[in-house]
Amino acid sequence: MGQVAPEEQLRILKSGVVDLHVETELLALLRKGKPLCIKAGFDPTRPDLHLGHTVLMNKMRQFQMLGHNVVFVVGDFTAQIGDPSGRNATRKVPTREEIVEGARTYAEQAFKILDKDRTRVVYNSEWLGKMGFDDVIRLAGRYTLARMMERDDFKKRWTEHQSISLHELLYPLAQAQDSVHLDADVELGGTDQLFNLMVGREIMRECGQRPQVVMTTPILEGLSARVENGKLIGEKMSKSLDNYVGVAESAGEQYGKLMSISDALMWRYYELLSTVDPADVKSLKASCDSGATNPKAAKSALAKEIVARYHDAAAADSAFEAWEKQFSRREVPDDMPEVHVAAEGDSIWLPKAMTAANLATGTSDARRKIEAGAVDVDGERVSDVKAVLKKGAQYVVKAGKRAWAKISVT
RNA sequence: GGAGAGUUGCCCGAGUGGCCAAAGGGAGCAGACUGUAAAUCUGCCGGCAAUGCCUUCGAUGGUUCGAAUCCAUCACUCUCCA
Repeated sequence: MGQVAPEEQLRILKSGVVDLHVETELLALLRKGKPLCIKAGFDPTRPDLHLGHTVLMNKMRQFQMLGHNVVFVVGDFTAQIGDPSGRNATRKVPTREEIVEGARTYAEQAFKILDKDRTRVVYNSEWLGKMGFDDVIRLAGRYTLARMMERDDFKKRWTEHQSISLHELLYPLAQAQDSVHLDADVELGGTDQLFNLMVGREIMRECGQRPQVVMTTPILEGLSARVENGKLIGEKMSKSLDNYVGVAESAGEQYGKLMSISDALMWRYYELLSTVDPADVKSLKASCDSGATNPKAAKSALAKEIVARYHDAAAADSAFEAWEKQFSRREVPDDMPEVHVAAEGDSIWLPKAMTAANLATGTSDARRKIEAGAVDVDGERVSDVKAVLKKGAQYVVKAGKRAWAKISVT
């Protein structure tokens, strides 16, 4: 610790940050020359970590590389409340099992990025679970309804006559209590957490502590985000919207998903996920805009970089090769699921075989795909919905651009 | 405690007795195009060995030849007044 000057640390830590309250306080803390306590909470109901989470993780990692310590707060207690952030409706409460399982897989995946030696994992039920009703009332007394209603999502729900449960008002206070308990120097979160983080400052001050510094990182748009009129339009990356790339996914999945993003989104991902110097990204973009570089090459480079980070360089290369073969050259992929289906009599109806091989959700879906001209059997387009596969033979069936299966009829 | 509004397919949302497997939009799937994309155009978008059959419009019963539509009860949501 101490090799990097406070001013230089500040410059590094500020990069890519949306909100920073208050910069002078952060600089003062860095000048003390001691490892800071960096707090970040997470919701243990998400079973899988995806690239959207890594934007924040990367910032945590940056702090660690500068010699600071991260406290990773598992919100096992607060999950019972459900963070109202970004919601327009009251959340469902996850079960105890979901929380425990979520916490386990989350921590496991988080260490693909974080430095284990500089991370302390804590569960907020440790202290929140011990508070009595009198403690809760005292805590609630430190904040007002008017201030709570400053929050956008509450305000919106209020004006739209949607329900706001009283316990949701307690969420920011519970999160603030975490900061008080840990005496955090800095708390990190996504921009949607700004309100909660700022409440933490208020409550810490009320409790006679030095208010934490608050920093927020951008929310990553999901894979299907598009650009309209120069603005990026799209929902945030999330598992429930199925527009995510999971850090635990296979190299091939990650590469393929990243290659399917729009060009505009690619630059956003370069900005938030890549370690490529911003200046180099800028010239790469200029090169693409002028036509000197094919945007596909730039996208591939980004996808490879990310795959290599969560797997390794060799995996990234083979993902690239497999992808080029299947999609760019439209050749039959090297590996595809092999499925055995039982014949009914001396053959099986193609839609049934497709359903069994996961190429269709049901025979209705399979029929539709056949009628749409999306189905090939051994390279021959099938247009008859009554087509059958013969017993004892093996077929390579393709349904759409990306779904293949080797089907053996037995 | 009182008065009122509402609950429709993955989501939003039209539909107030037959023409409704239910308009429109979004999402999704597929085809063309392409750099794999995006944009655009086209088709599909409850299930089923299927020009038909079955199940769907909060739940359950009822009226009717016929109900998402009418009636009753129940559940949930919201508003206003106390």
